[in-house]
Amino acid sequence: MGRSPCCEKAHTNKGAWTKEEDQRLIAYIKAHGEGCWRSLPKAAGLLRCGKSCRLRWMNYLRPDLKRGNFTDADDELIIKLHALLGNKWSLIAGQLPGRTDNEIKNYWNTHIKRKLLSRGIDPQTHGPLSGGAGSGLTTSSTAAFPSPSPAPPRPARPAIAVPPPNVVFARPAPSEDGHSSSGGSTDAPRCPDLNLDLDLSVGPPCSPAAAASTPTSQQQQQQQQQRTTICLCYHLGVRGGDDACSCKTASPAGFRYLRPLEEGQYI
DNA sequence: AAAAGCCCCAACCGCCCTCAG
DNA sequence: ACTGAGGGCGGTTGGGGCTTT
Repeated sequence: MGRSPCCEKAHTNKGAWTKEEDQRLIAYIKAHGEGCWRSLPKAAGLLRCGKSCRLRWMNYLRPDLKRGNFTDADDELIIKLHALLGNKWSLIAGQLPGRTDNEIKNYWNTHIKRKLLSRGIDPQTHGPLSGGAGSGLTTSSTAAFPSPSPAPPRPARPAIAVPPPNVVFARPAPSEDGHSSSGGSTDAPRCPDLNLDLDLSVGPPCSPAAAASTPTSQQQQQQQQQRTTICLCYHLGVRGGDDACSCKTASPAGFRYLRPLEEGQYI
């Protein structure tokens, strides 16, 4: 039952990386790029699991990483993004250039949670502290964000570009089936005053009524191809759009359209 | 100065998704 | 349509460093 291990654990090193291992990994990736992680350790002469190599590279060795303290502005952005996205650390990291999901996750758990609690804000719900159980730091992080259970499907590598800090995520109107692109709960918005100032409302509306008034599916397909656009939920990283994307369920062809991002373009 | 406790974060683990065959 | 490899993600852990007693 279950999958086979990703590598021969008996022949791999574990634990902290040595300088020599780092140098080997850096040298190999510089020479060959990020290719097949599974075969990389062998090719690079490393006794490491491929996943371990990837993690080391992504979280520590990548040249574009920004080391050092988070600024207050970073803090606020993380808080806002967490209010919107929940524990989607990779998506949050996508909004913070040079930061990794692991780094943000750690920072959240060690600093921001405490900061919010000191403000009387529940880090899970981003609402006022109820004082009840589950609002403390000891709460399991698995329950750190209210979401429909099971957790919403994960996105297909949305590759969100980095926006300026004052972006706003357009929150889709609560759909009748209760789904939202943020994968959040059906409760009132956790952060009603959240205003990241991002306009994503390009293209036809998402509502069923609007979808019903849209052109025929053939015309729409043509328009879709012309626009070469994608769903907001895709950008926000909601996988399994059938379930999570209300605009898709409203009309199979009725995606909320967005232009794909150019390299370095912000949403 | 030493011991105990706490904190931080790099790294691991297991699950899920995508996609090629 | 099915299957499994590969990649990626979120949650958790453990060890080292720091602080407190």
